[in-house]
Amino acid sequence: MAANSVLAPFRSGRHDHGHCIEDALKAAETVCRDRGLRLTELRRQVLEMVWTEHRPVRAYDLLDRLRETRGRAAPPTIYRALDFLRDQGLVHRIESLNAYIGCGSPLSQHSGQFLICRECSAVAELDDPAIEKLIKKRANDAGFQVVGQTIEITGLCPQCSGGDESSSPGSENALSEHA
Amino acid sequence: MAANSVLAPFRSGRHDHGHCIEDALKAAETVCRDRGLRLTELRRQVLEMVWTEHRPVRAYDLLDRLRETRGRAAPPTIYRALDFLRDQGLVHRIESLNAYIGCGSPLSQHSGQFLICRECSAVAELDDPAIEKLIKKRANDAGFQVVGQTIEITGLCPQCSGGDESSSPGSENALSEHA
DNA sequence: TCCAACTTGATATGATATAACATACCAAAA
DNA sequence: TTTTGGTATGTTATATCATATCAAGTTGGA
Repeated sequence: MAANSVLAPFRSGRHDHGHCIEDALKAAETVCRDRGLRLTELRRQVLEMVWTEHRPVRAYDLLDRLRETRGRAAPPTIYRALDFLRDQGLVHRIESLNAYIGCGSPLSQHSGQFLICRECSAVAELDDPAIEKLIKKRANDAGFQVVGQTIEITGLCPQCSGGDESSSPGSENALSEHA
Repeated sequence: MAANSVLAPFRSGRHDHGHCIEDALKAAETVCRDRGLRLTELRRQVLEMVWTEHRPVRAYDLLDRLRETRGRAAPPTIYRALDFLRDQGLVHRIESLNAYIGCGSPLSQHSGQFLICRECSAVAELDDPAIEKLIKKRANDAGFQVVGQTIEITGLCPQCSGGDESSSPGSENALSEHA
């Protein structure tokens, strides 16, 4: 069960996963405290679940997991938590997958730019300012005032495109198989 | 019912709408003939409906309209037609809206870059090669091999951002109201 | 304490999309 | 002409994703 999906640009091996979950939760606490908002147990738990997966997770999968610890829970519960976390920039929604993923840099507001592997569902968050700027410029040239950018690139991650065979790619099609 | 949503970068006024539907159908015929594929009556009709709307249209709205002329029709009917048209690059899917729109330049293969107005649902298709290239470069730098790009920019079109009040913006929130 | 705002629970439903199987249609081969 | 194979469409059912609505509980301040 090698976690070969990462958030910062694809790294060859694994990383300290527990550490990055912790960081995300800490950042969330900071963000909420600074903004006078409540990181309730539910919200905290959902954020932790998102980060535990560490790849795009679907709302109903989160819901199933929530039920394991919390008994009955209905769709609005998970969507409300996700909406809160999204509003605060703590998670992103991947439109092309109808799925959610933890934000790699929650302290700065941004729309997110994602590289999504077709084979293994690994996702990297780019957040390249040059891309954002160029798009903004071209939009402005057309008289368009930019509010948000959805940038989702599909393709093959380093592991799955063949260069790196060290960590069993392909076999792990995660978005649908984390029963 | 002013059609202030256009496909080529936002134009201030209206355009010859009948003409652009015709063009789209002609292009579709060319494409299909060249590729040995059949532009069946259904596919043609769906493409025409998409272009008639000339803004993002949802599958079930198309389905309703299809039923007006064709009697009973089930979801797969519309989704199959849309899939065909998408495969041939004749329509694009706007992921962030779960909606479909005619492709402005169907003769060249491309992923599409969209400017989507939050107020009036007007959509412009950018297709700027520089943006595509930059994204590809940055992805490659991260070891990622690009297959497809989803680029959807939300914001305000020239009309709705205040500069141009000539053609009644805002009042026409189309995506959900073309009953 | 009491109120107002916020949060969560719970039920129902809306909206989007596909699986699975049957039938129609068309053209080339037997 | 019949058979056959491929493509397209019809049909039913269901999976998947998301929100409206209202009730109940919680929190923190006046």
